[in-house]
Amino acid sequence: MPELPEVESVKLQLQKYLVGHKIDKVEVRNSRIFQGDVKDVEGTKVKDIRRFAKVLAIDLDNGNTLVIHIKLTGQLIYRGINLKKPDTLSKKVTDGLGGKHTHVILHLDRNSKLFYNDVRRFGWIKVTQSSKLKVQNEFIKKLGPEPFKDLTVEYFRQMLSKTKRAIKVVLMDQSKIGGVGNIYANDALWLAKVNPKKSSSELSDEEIKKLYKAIHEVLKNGLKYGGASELAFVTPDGAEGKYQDHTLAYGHEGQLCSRCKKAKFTKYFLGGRGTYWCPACQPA
DNA sequence: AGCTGTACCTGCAGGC
DNA sequence: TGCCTGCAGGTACAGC
Repeated sequence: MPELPEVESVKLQLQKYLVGHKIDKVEVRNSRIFQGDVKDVEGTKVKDIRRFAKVLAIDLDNGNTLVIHIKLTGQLIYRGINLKKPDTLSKKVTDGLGGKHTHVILHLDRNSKLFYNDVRRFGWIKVTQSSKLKVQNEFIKKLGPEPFKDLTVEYFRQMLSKTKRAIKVVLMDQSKIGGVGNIYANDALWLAKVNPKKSSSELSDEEIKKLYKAIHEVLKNGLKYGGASELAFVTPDGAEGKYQDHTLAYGHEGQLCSRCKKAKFTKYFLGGRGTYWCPACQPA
Protein backbone atom coordinates (compact mmCIF):
# COMPACT_ATOMS: atom_id res chain seq x y z
CA MET A 1 0.00 0.00 0.00
CA PRO A 2 2.73 2.51 0.36
CA GLU A 3 2.40 3.87 -3.15
CA LEU A 4 3.04 7.34 -4.54
CA PRO A 5 0.51 9.21 -2.32
CA GLU A 6 1.66 7.45 0.85
CA VAL A 7 5.34 8.11 0.24
CA GLU A 8 4.60 11.71 -0.75
CA SER A 9 2.76 12.17 2.56
CA VAL A 10 5.84 10.91 4.38
CA LYS A 11 8.07 13.21 2.34
CA LEU A 12 6.06 16.34 3.15
CA GLN A 13 6.27 15.69 6.88
CA LEU A 14 9.94 14.77 6.84
CA GLN A 15 10.69 18.05 5.09
CA LYS A 16 9.03 19.85 7.97
CA TYR A 17 10.76 17.80 10.67
CA LEU A 18 14.23 17.04 9.35
CA VAL A 19 15.49 19.75 7.01
CA GLY A 20 18.21 21.82 8.66
CA HIS A 21 18.67 19.31 11.47
CA LYS A 22 21.80 17.42 12.31
CA ILE A 23 22.08 13.64 12.46
CA ASP A 24 24.31 12.97 15.48
CA LYS A 25 24.23 9.20 15.44
CA VAL A 26 22.84 6.31 13.40
CA GLU A 27 21.82 3.31 15.47
CA VAL A 28 21.69 0.23 13.25
CA ARG A 29 19.95 -2.79 14.75
CA ASN A 30 19.48 -4.63 11.50
CA SER A 31 22.30 -4.46 9.00
CA ARG A 32 20.24 -6.05 6.26
CA ILE A 33 17.97 -3.03 6.30
CA PHE A 34 20.61 -0.31 6.72
CA GLN A 35 23.09 -0.84 3.92
CA GLY A 36 26.08 1.48 4.07
CA ASP A 37 28.53 3.13 6.42
CA VAL A 38 27.07 5.13 9.30
CA LYS A 39 30.16 7.36 9.13
CA ASP A 40 28.88 8.74 5.82
CA VAL A 41 25.78 9.96 7.64
CA GLU A 42 26.77 10.87 11.19
CA GLY A 43 27.54 14.53 11.82
CA THR A 44 25.75 15.76 8.68
CA LYS A 45 22.77 18.05 8.32
CA VAL A 46 19.66 17.22 6.28
CA LYS A 47 19.50 19.43 3.19
CA ASP A 48 16.36 18.26 1.46
CA ILE A 49 13.92 15.35 1.10
CA ARG A 50 13.00 14.10 -2.35
CA ARG A 51 10.78 11.33 -3.64
CA PHE A 52 11.25 9.10 -6.67
CA ALA A 53 8.08 7.08 -7.23
CA LYS A 54 7.78 5.02 -4.00
CA VAL A 55 11.29 5.81 -2.79
CA LEU A 56 12.47 8.58 -0.46
CA ALA A 57 15.80 10.36 -0.73
CA ILE A 58 17.17 12.28 2.24
CA ASP A 59 19.93 14.56 0.96
CA LEU A 60 22.73 15.33 3.41
CA ASP A 61 25.09 18.31 3.38
CA ASN A 62 28.18 16.15 2.80
CA GLY A 63 27.13 15.00 -0.66
CA ASN A 64 25.52 11.76 0.44
CA THR A 65 21.90 10.67 0.27
CA LEU A 66 19.92 8.18 2.33
CA VAL A 67 17.64 6.28 -0.05
CA ILE A 68 14.71 4.63 1.70
CA HIS A 69 12.14 2.13 0.44
CA ILE A 70 9.48 1.33 3.05
CA LYS A 71 7.92 -1.47 0.95
CA LEU A 72 4.82 -2.88 2.65
CA THR A 73 5.22 -2.39 6.36
CA GLY A 74 7.99 0.17 6.83
CA GLN A 75 7.28 3.20 8.99
CA LEU A 76 9.32 6.36 9.53
CA ILE A 77 8.25 7.84 12.84
CA TYR A 78 9.52 11.17 14.07
CA ARG A 79 9.57 12.19 17.70
CA GLY A 80 10.91 15.48 18.97
CA ILE A 81 11.22 19.16 18.20
CA ASN A 82 8.90 20.60 15.51
CA LEU A 83 6.26 18.00 16.32
CA LYS A 84 3.14 19.90 17.24
CA LYS A 85 0.89 16.94 18.00
CA PRO A 86 2.77 14.47 20.22
CA ASP A 87 -0.38 12.54 21.14
CA THR A 88 -1.48 11.40 17.69
CA LEU A 89 0.50 8.18 17.64
CA SER A 90 -1.70 5.60 15.92
CA LYS A 91 -2.10 2.07 17.23
CA LYS A 92 -0.67 1.01 13.89
CA VAL A 93 2.76 2.22 14.92
CA THR A 94 4.12 -1.28 15.29
CA ASP A 95 5.39 -2.29 18.66
CA GLY A 96 5.72 1.32 19.77
CA LEU A 97 9.10 2.97 19.33
CA GLY A 98 12.40 1.23 19.87
CA GLY A 99 10.72 -2.17 20.19
CA LYS A 100 11.49 -5.35 18.30
CA HIS A 101 10.28 -3.93 15.01
CA THR A 102 12.51 -0.86 15.18
CA HIS A 103 15.52 -1.60 12.97
CA VAL A 104 17.22 1.79 12.59
CA ILE A 105 17.17 4.95 14.70
CA LEU A 106 18.51 8.30 13.52
CA HIS A 107 19.47 10.31 16.59
CA LEU A 108 19.02 13.96 15.67
CA ASP A 109 20.01 17.20 17.34
CA ARG A 110 17.99 18.55 20.27
CA ASN A 111 16.98 15.04 21.37
CA SER A 112 14.82 14.35 18.34
CA LYS A 113 14.72 10.89 16.77
CA LEU A 114 13.59 9.25 13.56
CA PHE A 115 12.61 5.59 13.98
CA TYR A 116 12.50 3.09 11.15
CA ASN A 117 10.02 0.33 12.03
CA ASP A 118 9.29 -2.57 9.72
CA VAL A 119 7.37 -5.67 10.79
CA ARG A 120 8.12 -7.72 7.70
CA ARG A 121 11.58 -6.27 7.11
CA PHE A 122 11.13 -5.94 3.35
CA GLY A 123 12.27 -2.32 3.30
CA TRP A 124 15.78 -0.92 3.05
CA ILE A 125 17.88 2.18 3.65
CA LYS A 126 20.92 2.69 1.43
CA VAL A 127 23.64 5.31 1.54
CA THR A 128 24.68 6.64 -1.85
CA GLN A 129 26.39 9.69 -3.36
CA SER A 130 23.76 12.34 -4.14
CA SER A 131 25.25 13.15 -7.54
CA LYS A 132 25.20 9.49 -8.55
CA LEU A 133 21.79 8.64 -7.16
CA LYS A 134 20.26 7.74 -10.49
CA VAL A 135 23.14 5.48 -11.55
CA GLN A 136 24.13 3.97 -8.23
CA ASN A 137 20.75 3.01 -6.86
CA GLU A 138 19.53 -0.12 -8.63
CA PHE A 139 15.90 0.69 -7.97
CA ILE A 140 15.86 4.36 -8.98
CA LYS A 141 17.93 3.50 -12.04
CA LYS A 142 15.15 1.35 -13.45
CA LEU A 143 12.19 3.61 -12.65
CA GLY A 144 9.88 4.65 -15.47
CA PRO A 145 8.32 8.11 -15.73
CA GLU A 146 5.89 9.04 -13.01
CA PRO A 147 2.49 10.73 -12.87
CA PHE A 148 2.54 14.50 -12.21
CA LYS A 149 6.15 14.55 -13.39
CA ASP A 150 7.30 13.16 -16.70
CA LEU A 151 4.58 10.65 -17.59
CA THR A 152 3.10 12.01 -20.81
CA VAL A 153 0.09 10.57 -22.56
CA GLU A 154 2.27 10.06 -25.67
CA TYR A 155 4.72 7.92 -23.72
CA PHE A 156 1.83 6.08 -22.07
CA ARG A 157 0.29 5.18 -25.44
CA GLN A 158 3.61 4.09 -26.93
CA MET A 159 4.58 2.05 -23.90
CA LEU A 160 1.23 0.23 -23.75
CA SER A 161 1.36 -0.65 -27.43
CA LYS A 162 4.61 -2.51 -26.90
CA THR A 163 3.36 -5.15 -24.47
CA LYS A 164 0.66 -7.75 -24.42
CA ARG A 165 0.63 -8.11 -20.67
CA ALA A 166 -2.54 -7.44 -18.70
CA ILE A 167 -2.99 -3.70 -18.27
CA LYS A 168 -3.10 -3.93 -14.47
CA VAL A 169 0.23 -5.73 -14.34
CA VAL A 170 1.77 -3.05 -16.57
CA LEU A 171 0.41 -0.20 -14.43
CA MET A 172 2.19 -1.72 -11.44
CA ASP A 173 5.47 -2.32 -13.27
CA GLN A 174 7.77 0.34 -11.79
CA SER A 175 10.05 0.27 -14.81
CA LYS A 176 7.12 1.35 -16.99
CA ILE A 177 5.39 3.81 -14.64
CA GLY A 178 6.76 4.86 -11.27
CA GLY A 179 4.55 5.09 -8.20
CA VAL A 180 1.40 3.06 -8.92
CA GLY A 181 0.72 -0.01 -6.78
CA ASN A 182 -2.17 -2.39 -6.27
CA ILE A 183 -4.71 -0.11 -4.59
CA TYR A 184 -4.48 2.78 -7.04
CA ALA A 185 -4.18 0.46 -10.06
CA ASN A 186 -7.49 -1.19 -9.12
CA ASP A 187 -9.19 2.15 -8.61
CA ALA A 188 -7.82 3.78 -11.76
CA LEU A 189 -8.98 0.86 -13.91
CA TRP A 190 -12.45 0.99 -12.43
CA LEU A 191 -12.64 4.77 -12.88
CA ALA A 192 -11.59 4.45 -16.52
CA LYS A 193 -13.95 1.47 -17.06
CA VAL A 194 -11.10 -0.71 -18.27
CA ASN A 195 -10.95 -4.44 -17.58
CA PRO A 196 -7.83 -5.23 -15.48
CA LYS A 197 -6.86 -8.24 -17.56
CA LYS A 198 -7.26 -6.61 -20.94
CA SER A 199 -4.06 -6.84 -22.97
CA SER A 200 -2.23 -3.49 -22.86
CA SER A 201 -1.74 -3.36 -26.61
CA GLU A 202 -5.45 -3.80 -27.18
CA LEU A 203 -6.60 -0.70 -25.34
CA SER A 204 -8.43 1.77 -27.56
CA ASP A 205 -7.23 5.34 -27.87
CA GLU A 206 -10.26 6.39 -25.87
CA GLU A 207 -9.43 3.91 -23.09
CA ILE A 208 -5.81 5.05 -22.99
CA LYS A 209 -6.84 8.67 -22.52
CA LYS A 210 -9.38 7.81 -19.87
CA LEU A 211 -6.94 5.61 -18.01
CA TYR A 212 -4.21 8.25 -18.13
CA LYS A 213 -6.61 10.73 -16.60
CA ALA A 214 -7.92 8.20 -14.07
CA ILE A 215 -4.42 7.40 -12.79
CA HIS A 216 -3.85 11.07 -12.00
CA GLU A 217 -7.31 11.39 -10.50
CA VAL A 218 -6.99 8.50 -8.03
CA LEU A 219 -3.46 9.48 -7.02
CA LYS A 220 -4.63 13.04 -6.42
CA ASN A 221 -7.39 11.66 -4.24
CA GLY A 222 -4.87 9.51 -2.37
CA LEU A 223 -2.76 12.60 -1.72
CA LYS A 224 -5.79 14.52 -0.56
CA TYR A 225 -6.60 11.88 2.06
CA GLY A 226 -3.00 11.46 3.18
CA GLY A 227 -2.64 7.96 1.73
CA ALA A 228 -4.23 4.62 2.60
CA SER A 229 -3.64 2.99 5.98
CA GLU A 230 -5.18 -0.36 5.15
CA LEU A 231 -2.21 -2.25 6.59
CA ALA A 232 0.62 -0.58 8.47
CA PHE A 233 0.95 2.80 6.83
CA VAL A 234 1.33 5.85 9.08
CA THR A 235 2.94 9.26 8.53
CA PRO A 236 6.00 10.40 10.54
CA ASP A 237 3.79 12.17 13.10
CA GLY A 238 2.22 8.76 13.80
CA ALA A 239 -1.13 9.49 12.15
CA GLU A 240 -3.08 7.29 9.72
CA GLY A 241 -4.15 8.18 6.20
CA LYS A 242 -7.83 8.15 5.20
CA TYR A 243 -7.87 6.92 1.61
CA GLN A 244 -8.86 3.39 2.67
CA ASP A 245 -12.30 4.87 3.42
CA HIS A 246 -12.54 6.34 -0.09
CA THR A 247 -11.38 3.55 -2.40
CA LEU A 248 -13.42 3.08 -5.56
CA ALA A 249 -12.91 -0.63 -6.25
CA TYR A 250 -10.10 -1.88 -3.99
CA GLY A 251 -11.48 -3.96 -1.15
CA HIS A 252 -15.07 -3.75 -2.46
CA GLU A 253 -15.52 -7.48 -3.02
CA GLY A 254 -19.18 -8.47 -2.88
CA GLN A 255 -20.39 -4.87 -2.76
CA LEU A 256 -22.72 -3.39 -5.35
CA CYS A 257 -20.92 -1.18 -7.86
CA SER A 258 -21.52 2.43 -6.84
CA ARG A 259 -21.60 3.62 -10.46
CA CYS A 260 -23.75 1.22 -12.47
CA LYS A 261 -25.56 -0.43 -9.54
CA LYS A 262 -26.01 -3.46 -11.80
CA ALA A 263 -23.34 -5.81 -10.52
CA LYS A 264 -21.24 -6.64 -7.49
CA PHE A 265 -17.49 -6.31 -7.36
CA THR A 266 -15.67 -9.60 -7.90
CA LYS A 267 -12.22 -10.40 -6.60
CA TYR A 268 -9.66 -12.60 -8.30
CA PHE A 269 -5.90 -12.87 -8.57
CA LEU A 270 -3.95 -11.27 -11.37
CA GLY A 271 -0.17 -11.32 -11.33
CA GLY A 272 -0.48 -12.71 -7.82
CA ARG A 273 -2.34 -9.62 -6.58
CA GLY A 274 -5.89 -9.09 -5.36
CA THR A 275 -7.86 -7.60 -8.23
CA TYR A 276 -11.31 -6.03 -7.87
CA TRP A 277 -13.54 -5.35 -10.83
CA CYS A 278 -17.14 -4.65 -11.75
CA PRO A 279 -18.26 -7.15 -14.43
CA ALA A 280 -20.84 -4.66 -15.71
CA CYS A 281 -18.74 -1.47 -15.85
CA GLN A 282 -15.45 -3.05 -16.89
CA PRO A 283 -16.43 -5.64 -19.51
CA ALA A 284 -13.87 -7.74 -21.34
C1' DA B 1 13.72 -10.82 -24.39
C1' DG B 2 9.58 -11.12 -22.19
C1' DC B 3 6.95 -12.91 -19.04
C1' DT B 4 5.14 -15.86 -14.90
C1' DG B 5 5.46 -17.66 -10.53
C1' DT B 6 7.48 -17.67 -6.20
C1' DA B 7 10.45 -16.10 -2.30
C1' DC B 8 11.17 -12.70 0.99
C1' DC B 9 8.73 -11.94 6.09
C1' DT B 10 5.26 -11.46 9.89
C1' DG B 11 0.74 -10.68 11.91
C1' DC B 12 -3.75 -11.45 11.79
C1' DA B 13 -8.43 -13.04 10.41
C1' DG B 14 -11.19 -16.88 9.80
C1' DG B 15 -12.23 -21.85 9.93
C1' DC B 16 -12.62 -25.88 12.54
C1' DT C 1 -9.67 -21.59 23.52
C1' DG C 2 -6.18 -22.65 20.23
C1' DC C 3 -4.10 -24.44 16.37
C1' DC C 4 -3.70 -24.16 11.35
C1' DT C 5 -4.05 -22.12 6.89
C1' DG C 6 -4.16 -18.51 3.85
C1' DC C 7 -3.82 -13.80 2.81
C1' DA C 8 -1.81 -9.02 2.72
C1' DG C 9 1.20 -6.59 -1.33
C1' DG C 10 6.40 -4.22 -3.43
C1' DT C 11 10.16 -6.03 -5.40
C1' DA C 12 13.88 -9.45 -6.93
C1' DC C 13 14.95 -13.20 -9.23
C1' DA C 14 14.84 -18.04 -10.99
C1' DG C 15 13.22 -20.40 -14.66
C1' DC C 16 10.42 -21.14 -18.71
